[in-house]
Amino acid sequence: MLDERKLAVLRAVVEDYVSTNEPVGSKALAERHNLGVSPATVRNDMAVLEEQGYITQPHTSAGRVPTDKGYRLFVDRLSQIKPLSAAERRAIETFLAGAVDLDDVVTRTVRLLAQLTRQVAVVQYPSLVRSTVRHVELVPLAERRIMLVMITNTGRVEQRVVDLPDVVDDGQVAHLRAVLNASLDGCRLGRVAEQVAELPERLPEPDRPMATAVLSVLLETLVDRHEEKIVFAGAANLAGDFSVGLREVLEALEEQVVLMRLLGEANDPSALTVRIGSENPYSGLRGTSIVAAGYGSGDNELARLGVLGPTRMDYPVTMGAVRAVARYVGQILAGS
Amino acid sequence: MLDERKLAVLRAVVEDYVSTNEPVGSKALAERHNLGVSPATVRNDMAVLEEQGYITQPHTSAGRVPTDKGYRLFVDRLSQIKPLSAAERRAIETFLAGAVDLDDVVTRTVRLLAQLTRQVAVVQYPSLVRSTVRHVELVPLAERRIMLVMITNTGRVEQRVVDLPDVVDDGQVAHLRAVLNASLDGCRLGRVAEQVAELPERLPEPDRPMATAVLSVLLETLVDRHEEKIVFAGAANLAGDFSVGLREVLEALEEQVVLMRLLGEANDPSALTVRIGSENPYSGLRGTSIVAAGYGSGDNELARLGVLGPTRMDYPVTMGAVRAVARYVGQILAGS
DNA sequence: GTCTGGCACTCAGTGTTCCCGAGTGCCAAG
DNA sequence: CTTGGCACTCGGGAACACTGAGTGCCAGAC
Repeated sequence: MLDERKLAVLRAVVEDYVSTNEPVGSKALAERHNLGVSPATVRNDMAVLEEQGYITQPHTSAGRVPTDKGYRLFVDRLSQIKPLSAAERRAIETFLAGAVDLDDVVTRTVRLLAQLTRQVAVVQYPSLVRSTVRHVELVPLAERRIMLVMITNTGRVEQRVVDLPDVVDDGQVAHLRAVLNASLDGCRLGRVAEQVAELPERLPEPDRPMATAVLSVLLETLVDRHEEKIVFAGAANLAGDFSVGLREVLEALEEQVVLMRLLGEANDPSALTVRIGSENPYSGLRGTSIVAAGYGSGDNELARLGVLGPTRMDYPVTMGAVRAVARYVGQILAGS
Repeated sequence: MLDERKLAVLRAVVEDYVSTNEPVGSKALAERHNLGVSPATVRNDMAVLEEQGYITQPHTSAGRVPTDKGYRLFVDRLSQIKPLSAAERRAIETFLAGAVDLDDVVTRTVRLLAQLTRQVAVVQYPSLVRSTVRHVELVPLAERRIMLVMITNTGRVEQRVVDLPDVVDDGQVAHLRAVLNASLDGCRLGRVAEQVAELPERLPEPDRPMATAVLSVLLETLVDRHEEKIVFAGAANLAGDFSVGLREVLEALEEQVVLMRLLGEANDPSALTVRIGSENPYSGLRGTSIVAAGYGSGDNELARLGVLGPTRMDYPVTMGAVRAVARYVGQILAGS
C-alpha cells in the first residue's frame, strides 16, 4: 500500500512539523529532505497519505499535518528511540543519587524528567503491594492511644494513630510489637492480611482487643494506599502551546484517578507505552500524547512514570529520556 | 483628600470590575450603585481618583480599572471580610476531619481551598522547628546500616538510612534508642542540637562511633527540612484568565523558594496578609495577588497557607475562605 | 508506468478603510 | 458643588482587496 518513499515522506512530514510547528508543504519538504524527487511527486504521495488518513490539511491551501494515525505509524515503524548523550546520563545519575529518602527520589525524578523533556512529567509513587515489610513500630502516645508506623523495603513509611478500647501498658505494647515484627518481617504487603489473620488468638486474652484495633488500622492502611499517590511537575511547559486545551489538561493533571489511568498498566514492564491523542482514555486530552514506562528494582515493576505533551512532540527524544530515567530510578530504589 | 463619596465610587469601581471583568464607566456606575448623583459628578470624582493613582484607564475613551494602589485602599479600608456560610463551614469541617495522616491533611486542605476560592491554593507543611519530638526509632537493616525514624507531635515522620562505621548488634542499637528517647522526648526540634551535643560521651566507648553517625544524620535531617515543603493545587483555575502571564505564574508555583517568599512571614500570626500585584517580591507575578494566613495549633504558628489569583479577585470572599480554612486546619492538627 | 514542469485555483492571513458607540473632559447654567 | 449638554477620542468590528503558500490536475518527458 505504502511504498518506501511514501513512508519517507510521512517521516519527513512528522519531523518537520514537530520542529517547526507549522503545516509542511510539498516544496519545502522536497528541498529540506533530499528525497531525490520533485515537489510534484511529493504532492502525489501526500495526496495518497491523506487519503489513507495519515496526514491532513488544516484548511485547503495549507500544508499537511500528521494525524494521530500518522504519529502512530511514525512511532511504531519509522523512528528509533534516541538514547541520551553520555553527559546527560551522567547528570541524571548524580542528580538522582543525591536523594535522601523516598519522597526526595520521587520529587527529584519528576523535576528531572520535566526539565529533560521540557514537558509535563508524571511519577507514581512505588506501589506498596509488591514491596515488603521491613519493620513495624508501635509508639505509645497516651494511655489509650498508640501510633503505628510501618516501614517498607522501598523506604516508604506509613503511619496511623490507633485509638484503643482499653488502657494498655508499655509491656503489652512491646509484646505486640515483637509479635508483629516476628510474623511480618519481610512479608509482602499483599500477603500481610492472611499473615495476621489469626494473630490475636495467639496472644494472651487481655492483649486481644488492642491487637484487633491495631490490626484493623494496619489493614486499612494497606487498602487505603492502594489508590496510589501521583505527582507531576513542569506544568509551565504547557503554557504557550495553544494546540492543547490548557485548562482541560491542568484539570486532568489534578485528578489522581485520571492520571492513574493515563500511565496505564504495562503488559510488558520494560516496554514503553505511547498513547497518542485520541488513543487516550480521557477526552480532555485529545491534543496530547503520553509516553510512559514502568520502573522498579530488579524485574518486578513497582510503579510507572511518564511524560505528557502535545501530540506534536519529539517522540524519539522523549522516549529516550523516559526510558533512561525509569532505569536509573529503578537502580536507585534497588540500591537504597 | 478623598471624601466619603469618592471612596464610595472607588469601592463601586472595584466591585463592578471584579464581577464583570470590564472597565467600568461613569454611567453604568451611577445607575447600578444608587449613589444619588449624576454620571457627570461621578466622572469628576473618577478624574480625581485617577489623578491620585487609585484607578486608571486602559486607553482613552474606555472605563476605569482599579490600580494596585486602588485595590490596596479597598482591602484596607473599604471592605469587610466576608464570613463563610454555615453550610460551607460545616463542609470544610467534615472534609478535613476525614484525613488520616499529616500528608492527607495537607492534600485535602490545598484542594479544599482551591475549590472554595476557585483559585490556586498554596499550603506549606507544618514547620519542624516549633514542633516537638514524640519518638525516635532505630531499625537495624543490616550489620552496618540502620534506619532512623523520627516522629513529631504534628504527625510528621522523618526517616533516613544511616551507614555505620562499625558492625553493631541489636543490644547496642536498643540502648542508643533508649538513650535518645529519654533525652529527646518532648524536645523542641529547634533545641535538639544542643540536647544531644555531648550525648556520645555519656555512652560506653564502643557505642560512640555509632552514636556519632546517627546523630550527624539526625541533625542533618533537621536542617535539611528547614527548607519546607510546599504544595499547590487548582492551577486549572488560572487557565482562561488572560490577565495573568500564565507561563510565568506556573513557573513561580513550581519554585519552592519563590512560593516560600510569597507566603511570607506573619508579623501577627492570626492576621491575614494580602499582597497585591506589584507588591509581590517576584516580577512574574505582577498581575496576581496573594492572600495568606498562618495556621497552627494553639497560639504558635506552624506554617502558612494561602491563595493566589488575579489582582482582580473578590478579596472579601477570598479572605473569608482563607481565614476559615486556616482556623480549621489548626484545629485538626491540634486535635490529632 | 512513473516522474516532472506548468498552470489555474483556493483560501488564511494581513493590511486598509470606515464606522459606530461607549466613554471622556470641559463648560456654562442651575 | 452639581448637572446637562456637547464635542472629541479611540478601540474594536465589518467590509474589502491583496498576497502568497500550497494544492490538484494535466500533458509531456524519461
